[in-house]
Amino acid sequence: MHATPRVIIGLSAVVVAASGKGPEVLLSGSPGAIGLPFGSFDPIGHRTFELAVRDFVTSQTGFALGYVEQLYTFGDKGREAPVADMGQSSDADRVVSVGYIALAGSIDEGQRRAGVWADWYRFFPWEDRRSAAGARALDQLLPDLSAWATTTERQSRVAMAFGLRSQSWQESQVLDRFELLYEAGLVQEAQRDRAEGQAPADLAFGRTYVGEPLVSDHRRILATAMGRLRAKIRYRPIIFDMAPARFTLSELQDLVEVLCGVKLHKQNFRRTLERSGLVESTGTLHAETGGRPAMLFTRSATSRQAGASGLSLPLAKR
Amino acid sequence: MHATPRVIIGLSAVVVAASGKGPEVLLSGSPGAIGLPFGSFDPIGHRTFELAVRDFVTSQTGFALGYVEQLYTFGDKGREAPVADMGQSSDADRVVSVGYIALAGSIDEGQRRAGVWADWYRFFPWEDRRSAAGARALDQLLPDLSAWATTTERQSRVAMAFGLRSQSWQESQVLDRFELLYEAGLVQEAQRDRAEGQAPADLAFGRTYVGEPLVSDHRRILATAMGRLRAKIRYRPIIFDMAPARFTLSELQDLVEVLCGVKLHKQNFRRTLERSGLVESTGTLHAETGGRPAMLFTRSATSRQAGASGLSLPLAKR
DNA sequence: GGCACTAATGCTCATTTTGAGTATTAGTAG
DNA sequence: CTACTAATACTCAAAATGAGCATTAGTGCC
Repeated sequence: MHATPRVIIGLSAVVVAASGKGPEVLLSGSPGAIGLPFGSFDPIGHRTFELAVRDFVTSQTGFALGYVEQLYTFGDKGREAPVADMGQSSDADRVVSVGYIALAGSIDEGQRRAGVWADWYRFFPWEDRRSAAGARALDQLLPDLSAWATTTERQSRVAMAFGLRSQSWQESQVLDRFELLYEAGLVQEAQRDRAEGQAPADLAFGRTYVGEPLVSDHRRILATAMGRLRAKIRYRPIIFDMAPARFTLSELQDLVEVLCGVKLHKQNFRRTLERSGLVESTGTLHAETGGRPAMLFTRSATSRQAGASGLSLPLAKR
Repeated sequence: MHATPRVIIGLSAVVVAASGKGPEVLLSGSPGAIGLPFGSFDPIGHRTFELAVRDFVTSQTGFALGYVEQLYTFGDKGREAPVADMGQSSDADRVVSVGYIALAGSIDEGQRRAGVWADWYRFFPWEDRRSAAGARALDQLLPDLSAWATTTERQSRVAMAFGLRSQSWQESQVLDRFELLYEAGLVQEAQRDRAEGQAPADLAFGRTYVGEPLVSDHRRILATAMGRLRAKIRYRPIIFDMAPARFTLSELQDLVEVLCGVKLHKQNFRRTLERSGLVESTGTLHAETGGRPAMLFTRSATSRQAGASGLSLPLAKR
């Protein structure tokens, strides 16, 4: 212990790429201790956080970032289990981590193989409302959640977060759902943090956990990133930072569906999109799909403007 | 210099109260060095940032906070001039500040007098599109901005940020506008930071500045807070954390107008509000206004739900 | 009591946006 | 030439919006 308490600032990055089937995040660490790319901030060498993030992600994974945005600064004591092998000196009195989200656009095979990427639904299976696996995960959780919801307050929190009882599912409430599961002891991190000393109020009901855990509080950081990204799609043309330069409307829709975990109404999606003026046709067709060839679009100049809005998400019916 | 570099985490809070005429923020500091309430985070004593913020705001200003939300973590070197009398040890290698925004609801006279409150438009006169003063401020800035905008890129940035050339004014782009003014050397902080060593690219054109500066990078933090608050009003029922428990629709509208700096269409505002289900009538009338007495409303239970949306802002015509 | 005045409310109308489908294409693979 | 598969086009009714005009229900004053 030093005369004055020591703080270490950690930086963690949620690097998201959407490649075909799923939304993928860049991971680092060794088997059994997988987490987000993580580095510590050098108060003397680094001029800004953002530069530091770009720096260590590149050096740790060989990947150069595009769009980068600060997410949140996590500093609660007791939520982060120590990360032995990730460069945190153990003599720090406190580790504070600044989370960043970075969009990697569509990556090619080479880039994909350079790093360890994983479908983010591995960690949040219940967040994918399109797949059967997602439905199964939810079915598995709900009984435990209602067992936990012994008060009306808890019941209504569960209903709101998971879209029960006539509430609708809100794709961006990823963090709310995760926190609820944490409180209910239904994710492994709750167990672990309890063992570390700071006991969460409630005991675990579930024995087999749904969704894989990550090191430290990285799953929480990832949940924050997912929620932020999903929400932002609606009010900022951020989706184009994930799409290739030229795309068909179906590809764009797939991308949104994959990220948001919901199915959209195709005709309405393209209608609002075309009206929004965010995209413009390139005049070239793309005939790889086995059906009628699709027009290739690009993002328009308008979509780059500061005030440009995001996409509307017309949900598909049942 | 220590063996390992030292970091100090500063916390600053933008505490907003809306009391009648204007949106007021809580200030601290001495004349000539006015800034936001600011404290440093104790890595050992404080369990979470949020608790620390509540703590030092109360001890520094005697004010107890309600809704609190993390804003952003500011860590760029060179943007913060040293703050001599604000408790920053000068032997730190780096000061990182985590900004918070807190909503104080409607405060009474006693509370108002307990702290130093100031209308936030003192620091951002151009952000008030309702007042003549706001229009004047903008008129004063525009010539200097266009003088600065020597490239088409700059021109279009100015146009987008300030709603020129058929672009519409976006009330939440407070930070974009401030950053632009900073780059153009039209706010005092640019001058100051330049003097401190880190030169921004461009020289100042203006001699007399529009809007008062704040200590360190606090005006930038305030801009971030204003933008966040204004944007959030549209998608979260956050306005009710600033309104009294019972209010008339006109009072609510005033509040929104004051915060967003724009005029709204009255009838349409009340229509969308009533349809939204965010408010419910209390059945009591309020007859202090000199006209027909107004119905008093309260926020509804729905408005407290996690997924509840915010207000629509039907702008009033010219 | 009758009047003028002032906000607060009520309503109307023409447009735009949505939600939900049904109906046509234009390629590809036999 | 035919079947198949997406991509596009259209349609229609139900909301949500933008702009106003029209009515009230108090207050303060002759």
